[in-house]
Amino acid sequence: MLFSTKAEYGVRLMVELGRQPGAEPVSLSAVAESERLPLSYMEHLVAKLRKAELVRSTRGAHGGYKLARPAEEITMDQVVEALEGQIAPMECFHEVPEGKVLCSHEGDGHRLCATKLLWTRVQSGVTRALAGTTLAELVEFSGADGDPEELRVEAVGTAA
Amino acid sequence: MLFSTKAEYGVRLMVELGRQPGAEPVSLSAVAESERLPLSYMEHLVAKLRKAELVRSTRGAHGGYKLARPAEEITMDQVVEALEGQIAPMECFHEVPEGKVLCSHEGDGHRLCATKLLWTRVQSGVTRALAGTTLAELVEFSGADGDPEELRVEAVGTAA
DNA sequence: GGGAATCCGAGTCATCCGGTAGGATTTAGC
DNA sequence: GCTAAATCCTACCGGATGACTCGGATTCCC
Repeated sequence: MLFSTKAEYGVRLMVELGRQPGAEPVSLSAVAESERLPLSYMEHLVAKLRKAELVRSTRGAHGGYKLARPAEEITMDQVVEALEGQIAPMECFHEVPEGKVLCSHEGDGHRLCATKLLWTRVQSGVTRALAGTTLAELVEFSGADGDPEELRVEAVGTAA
Repeated sequence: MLFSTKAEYGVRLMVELGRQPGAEPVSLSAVAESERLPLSYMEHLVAKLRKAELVRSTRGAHGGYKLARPAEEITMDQVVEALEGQIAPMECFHEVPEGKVLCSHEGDGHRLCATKLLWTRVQSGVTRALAGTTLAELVEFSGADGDPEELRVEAVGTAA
């Protein structure tokens, strides 16, 4: 598995929030119930989302959570990264500010890291998919109660 | 981390084998030494590669391993899958023969699985990167002892 | 002030990862 | 046929992480 249920649950949570129209916050228990997910576990997840400033919370009675920004402006790389942590295909793979990439194996002399080319491509494939998908898309997608009509899922990073 | 060191070590092993010209098998200890990886651990990994019929082994003295097919015909999705197991972005995500995809959450009625669109895109990004890279490429890439000239790493799934 | 909610930290149980250990089996070369 | 070099196989082990649960502290509306 590339990702754990943290990403799964967290994304669902976000979608559920995005689904709500109003300005009033939604309580976690409401979300948990409607998605049939364990409430106490969700607390940890939503905490990460809050620290990443993707959701805003109001405490006390009638409190809850809501999106910190409109769903169109939230891309899924932010969400997944908040939940799963820095997303890299491999341990030895560190991204530095400048779009470049470091590899721990490099520097044991001469030869290039044999796997770097591969992981870089994978990395780019994943981030392109995540960054190219907005929360709004997912909300709309899941909201379509009508028949699926075999969704055209490709639209990201593909020219053909 | 998307992948564990199993993929890392295993790919390195494959590259090392691809690097060898001759028809004689290479002993695991030789590979382990040259890549500075623990031999006894590599045994487990190479076993998976053998079961996947990516390498062939000859036992006894002067035995070892060699590629089962020419490096140009080995794509990295086969290698990574042999090492890490079925590669899916999420637990609930099962691919069935017909290119379609199943989701365990589907069928709890009406609504579409909110995350399906996202994971499908991720999946496609990863497999395209893996399947679009051959072992031969990695061998050549790592063999270039010359200066890196800031490798053009993008070439898969990108039109630009 | 009571209750509904967010917060926070600790603890638990299982699984997997990375690696070790020990030995059985096969084979080339003497 | 003995020995050394190699593959094979199974079991084990310590640590990390995942997927939770629990208890309680805090905040705020009514």
